[in-house]
Amino acid sequence: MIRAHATPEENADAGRRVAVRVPLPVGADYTYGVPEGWELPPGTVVKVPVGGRELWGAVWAGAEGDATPASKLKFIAEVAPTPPLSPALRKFVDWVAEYTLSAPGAVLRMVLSVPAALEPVTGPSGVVRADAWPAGVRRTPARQRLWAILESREPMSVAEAARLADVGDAAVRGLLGEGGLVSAALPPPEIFAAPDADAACPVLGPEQDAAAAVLKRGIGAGFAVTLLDGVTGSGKTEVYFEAVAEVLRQGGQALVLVPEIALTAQWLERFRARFGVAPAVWHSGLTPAQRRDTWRAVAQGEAKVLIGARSALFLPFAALGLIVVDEEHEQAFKQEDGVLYHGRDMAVVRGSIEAIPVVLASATPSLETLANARAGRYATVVLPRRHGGAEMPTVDLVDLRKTPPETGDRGRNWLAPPLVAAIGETLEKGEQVLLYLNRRGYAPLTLCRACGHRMQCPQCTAWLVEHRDGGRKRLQCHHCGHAERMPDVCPSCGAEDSFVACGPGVERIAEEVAARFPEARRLILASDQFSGPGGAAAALDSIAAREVDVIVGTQMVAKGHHFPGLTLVGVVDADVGLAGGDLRAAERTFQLLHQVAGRAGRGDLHGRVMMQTYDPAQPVIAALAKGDRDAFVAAEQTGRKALGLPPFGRLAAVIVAAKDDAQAAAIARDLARAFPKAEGLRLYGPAPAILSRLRGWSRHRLLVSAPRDVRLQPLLRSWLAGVAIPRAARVRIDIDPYSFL
DNA sequence: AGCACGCCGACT
DNA sequence: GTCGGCGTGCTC
Repeated sequence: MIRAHATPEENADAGRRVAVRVPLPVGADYTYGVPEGWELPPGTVVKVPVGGRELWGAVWAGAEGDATPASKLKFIAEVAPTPPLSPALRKFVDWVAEYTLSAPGAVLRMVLSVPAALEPVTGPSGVVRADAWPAGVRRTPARQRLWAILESREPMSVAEAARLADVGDAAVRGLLGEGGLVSAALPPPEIFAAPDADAACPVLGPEQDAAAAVLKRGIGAGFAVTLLDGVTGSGKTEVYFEAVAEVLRQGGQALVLVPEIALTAQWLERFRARFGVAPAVWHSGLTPAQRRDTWRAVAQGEAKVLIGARSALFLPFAALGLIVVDEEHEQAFKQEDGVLYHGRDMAVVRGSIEAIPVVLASATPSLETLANARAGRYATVVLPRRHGGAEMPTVDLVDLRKTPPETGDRGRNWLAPPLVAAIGETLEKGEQVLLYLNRRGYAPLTLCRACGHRMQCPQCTAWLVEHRDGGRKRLQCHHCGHAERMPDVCPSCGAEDSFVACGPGVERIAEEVAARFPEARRLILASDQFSGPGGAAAALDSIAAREVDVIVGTQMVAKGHHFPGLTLVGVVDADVGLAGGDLRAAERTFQLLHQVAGRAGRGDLHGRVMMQTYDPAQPVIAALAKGDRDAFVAAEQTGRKALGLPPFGRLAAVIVAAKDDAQAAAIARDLARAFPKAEGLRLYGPAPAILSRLRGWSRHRLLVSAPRDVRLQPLLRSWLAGVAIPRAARVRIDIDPYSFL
């Protein structure tokens, strides 16, 4: 560690200055003085005084000819013991800031997200024996044993020494305080052991082998994007593991991005089986110490393979050689707060800047990726279904207009007779059933039978969702977390016992299953049913162990898990999600239902899928029934092309938010009035956002569309610069928006 | 992002 | 009479 002891006055004459990017949402880099004799090449991570505190930033450039007055100039305080950020990483930060219209400092903040990792390294501390027993220190039996245990002079942790000597921690600390023991650094634990590229010989079929060879050839050969297109069970993971192995042989690091880290126990197990050790992981659930150690290990090049959520893309890899984006079509890669970026797209950008290959893997690639592949920008490797693997299940449609659910004694039901019959047959054979409905809770809407009042969130434009916890009824807002007890009387008209639950959620479906099949063991699989990832894992284990007969689940069940006993998947409402103005609604529904359908019959047993729908002719539903992904994609692409929508055009959303609805609306109108006229540029809106009130903020949105070859960012910058935005309002720009909320 | 400075309600 | 709410302004 270097400290600047010189005062600014003492340093002023030296005159050397550098531009430092500070981790703040400010528009420009700040200039700092360089203390006498310090070498600070670009990328050096430095601690600088900013507004009365000290922050870690990075030297971005020299600052010759900078005009900051000497009175304002402050000096760099400290240099972090970490390698300088590479030119590629700095270029990536600049690129992301420019593309997402974010402050450069806000992007750097994602790189330097673990300030503790930048502090001087202090290994875990233990104790060793002093050179000699200090004079005047009492020799107790406990101390004698400790002295003997530490004979070897190897540092040992306090807990371990106490255990081996059969004394208490206090005895160790006591002797330490009196000089009989001294503190010593312990060797760091080897948690980032290098994976062995040749630990286990993979068993690949000929197609998988050929695909792996293609990916392996790309390692070390510069930037290229490859779409690894293969259905569940085709061996995608094993194929890209071979590319990871090749990176390891060449001494590089590999990054695997996944949309959701919580449920990847099976992935980690496969990795360990292939490479002998567990990979480093990166996600929001790490403890501060794990984050710090992982950040350092990535920066030092010790962590060779890291699997992580999208934020892992901003880690300072020492020698990145490959990025894999698994389940590349997943919406979870889109960051929805702070810097708005798409993890898959930024992975491609980082790969390009780092000059390394990028692999996008999916069973249902996004239209964006398919368009890039078709245009020749991405290479494609298609994996056929593995020989001996289960066949894709047959998909039957249940027409709810022809065979509606019968009304039972409990009131309305949601499972139609053909599905009920199939559930019965499946249970009779001792096999498992999955009922899929992407709606948490008991009922999505509660209204008063007497006056028609609908229970709404006081903070948001959203209905409150009824949840039942045993006999207790609660109302919850799924957007802001507001929760209340179900009131006894209607808050509008005061009527008693007048509430009606409208529509089903997974809890209500589970209730219907309980009524129809009282013997069946049921499990609800939804994000709000578990306290942590451990709870979810236990639930998945109990399914695999056949301790459950009927699973009622939300999209949580779509993720890759093998349930060999599962032979019937019932989609309760295949139409849900197709409504609304979201341009990706059909695509997302297709991907989700395709994945859910793929859950059936993955063992030796043949699976079957039944989808309940009011509109069997709807293109998404029809394509699913025929198992024809290509037809669906072709139809969807034709539609998007005609409208100039992504991937054939560009979109940017502008969201104006203010506590005062009239103010937000007025600013949105001002923006619309100032919108520049340019070839191919179109503005939609302003309109109140779908959830126009969220957490007490009122939101209005505008949507800009442009041809694919137009760079939107400069246009958006000058447009917004021309409109005054009061402090009380916030304007956010979302490039390539996914959410239309 | 933080943190300070600056004007209007419920407490010791 | 104060403690404290968060609006707005600044950070080399």
